[in-house]
Amino acid sequence: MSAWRERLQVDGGTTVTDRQGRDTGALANPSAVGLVAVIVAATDGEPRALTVQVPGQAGGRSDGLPAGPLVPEHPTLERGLRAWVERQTHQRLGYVEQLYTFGDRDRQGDEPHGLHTLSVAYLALVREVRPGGPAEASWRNWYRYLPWEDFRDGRPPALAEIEAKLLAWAGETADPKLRRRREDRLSLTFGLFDGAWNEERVLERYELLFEAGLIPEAQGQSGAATPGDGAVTGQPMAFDHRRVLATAIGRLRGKIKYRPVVFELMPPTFTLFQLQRTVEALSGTNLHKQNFRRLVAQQGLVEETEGVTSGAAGRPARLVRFRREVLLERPAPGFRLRPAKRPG
Amino acid sequence: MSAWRERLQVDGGTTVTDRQGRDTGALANPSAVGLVAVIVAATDGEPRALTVQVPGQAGGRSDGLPAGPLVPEHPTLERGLRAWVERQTHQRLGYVEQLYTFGDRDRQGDEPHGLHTLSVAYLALVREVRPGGPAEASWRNWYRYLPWEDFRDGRPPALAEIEAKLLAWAGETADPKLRRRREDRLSLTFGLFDGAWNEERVLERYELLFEAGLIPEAQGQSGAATPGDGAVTGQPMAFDHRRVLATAIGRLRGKIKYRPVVFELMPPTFTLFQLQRTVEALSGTNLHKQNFRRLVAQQGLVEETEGVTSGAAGRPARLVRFRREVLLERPAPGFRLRPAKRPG
DNA sequence: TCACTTATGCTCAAAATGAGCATTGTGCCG
DNA sequence: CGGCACAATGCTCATTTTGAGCATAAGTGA
Repeated sequence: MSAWRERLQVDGGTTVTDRQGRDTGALANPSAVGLVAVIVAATDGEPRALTVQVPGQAGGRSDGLPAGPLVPEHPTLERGLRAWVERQTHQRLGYVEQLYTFGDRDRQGDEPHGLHTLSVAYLALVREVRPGGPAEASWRNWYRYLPWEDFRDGRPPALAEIEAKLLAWAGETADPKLRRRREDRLSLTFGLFDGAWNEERVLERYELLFEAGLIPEAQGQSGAATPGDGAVTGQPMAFDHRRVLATAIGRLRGKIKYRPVVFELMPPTFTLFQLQRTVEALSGTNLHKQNFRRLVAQQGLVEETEGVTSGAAGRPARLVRFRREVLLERPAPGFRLRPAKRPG
Repeated sequence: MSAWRERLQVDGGTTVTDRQGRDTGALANPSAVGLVAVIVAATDGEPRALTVQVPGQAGGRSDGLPAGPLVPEHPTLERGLRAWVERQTHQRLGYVEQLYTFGDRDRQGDEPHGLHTLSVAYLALVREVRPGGPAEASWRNWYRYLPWEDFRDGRPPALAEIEAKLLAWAGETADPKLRRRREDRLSLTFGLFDGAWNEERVLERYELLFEAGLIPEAQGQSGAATPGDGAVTGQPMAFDHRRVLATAIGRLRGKIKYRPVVFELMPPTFTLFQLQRTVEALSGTNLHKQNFRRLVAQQGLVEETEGVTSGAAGRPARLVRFRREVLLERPAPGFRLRPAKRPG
């Protein structure tokens, strides 16, 4: 886009020398761009993300998200992403949406040259868990990395310790203004001080833990305290991939409320309860069963099929399928999920 | 992030030669990254975007959004954006959020080398319209560029012609499948064939017009028909900035429904009706006045001040201010706007 | 003071929610 | 084969939340 260069001169910014070698593709201000994918599936009522093994710092390996650099051969960002994912995991992607572009130089501990490294993150939803693919690719329950986000079996046990440490972090500052600010954030994100837990604020919670030094990946950052063990603050991931995962979860939790995206995760036919389990898995909360099915019914999200389940205990459930037509109808529906007092 | 390079080799991807000149900052797969800002204000009940003059193709100038390349001196993407905006428009930014990263090579008519040019777009909301700054920077009513999006005075007149052309476009294909698909999209986005108009689908509408060849910026694309004149399909912008603007409007229209972001556009004190006008300006629809104020009141979004308006016709209105505390309260509120049958 | 205009208060019916209780089919177990 | 346990489904009911209007209050300008 040569107009950029014109602009540069017009605006008096960095001047672009014209002697740059065009054949080598040298640019005035190059950046390295990476593509990262959070690939989500939900099987057996558990939310899963596809992970790969990434060489760690000390020669070990750690979990990471499928990722790779954007190269000129990629016609678009999204196509590039699909290519990397298929190569690394043999998983084909269906629904894909862009998530966020991370480019924080301070944070990622990048190149020393002052060059930027961006990561364009995507969220993908897939139906089936393909067991094949490279051995290093595997599906993991996403709460393994963010255990404090799962309220389906009541308040996560890890939260007690986390809260204690967060309170200590808020209290360790002398500046009353900063302290007040920290407390407000604790209230907003973790529901402390009589605040409410908002299941969409996944990223904010992660960021807060990061700042408070409770995330091992924060090591090497300024002012990071000693992180707790993984059982409490979750298993680490390579790079800042946990942050990317947190972003994805937060986005997905928000989106299922107003767009019928859950169906991207469901098999062709399913029961209403399986659907509910999936929504619950994503949101990390339990829903009122009867009301959930009333909602789904009145929104016309599904239609019945002939089939019913069998074999399991209890009355067989009717199999339904997603009504694609809803996409063309009224304001695109979703679920306004509201946690139930009692599970089930 | 040298780990990327390791990954590359591990995965058998592009090999990185090690002889690259580190001092020049050469990268294996460099990309040019641009930063673009949609800066929004709402004064006198009109939604405005800050534009700058950009050198056009034929030596002329056209409206564009403040933008500039990401350079190594920028500590973060957002800081880089703020720097460019301040230089180009003398406008300081308050609320800023990332919008989308555009990287479609096919579309932007980029570099011939096959290098990628990404644009990371941001949405910024500002309170006051600063008249100062370079002469080329000016506030423009955003419906100037997307006239079909404004339903405040009833159905936009431009829509009739647009719909006719879109129908023609859908009908011009022989393939019945493709035709059906086009019609579905028309229904979904423009509410044709008995569909509903969803004010959030700004981008989808723009994309559709683009594909249908009704957008002058599409010139040079394959299969583009002759675009209509600007009075109907709006004034063009440089590059793909109209697409960026459409993205911003769609995002903002969605966001005001569940986050109190409108207040970023309001002065310190304002009347409820001014607030309503602002929401209406953004959403392009009219709201029921009494219900709007009931909503605002019961959500506790504002608190009264001593002041009242004067001078204007009619009963003076009480001045209110945003209650910042709501940010810490219940699920973060916003406006669920629902168009009123009759304006006012 | 009257006419006009905009701000505010209030009412009412319809729809959407949040919680439970009641019933209906199935697989299983004596 | 009768009865039980366990889910799936149906339905009720009290609240809230919407959507639409009618009515009244309080300034401005003539």
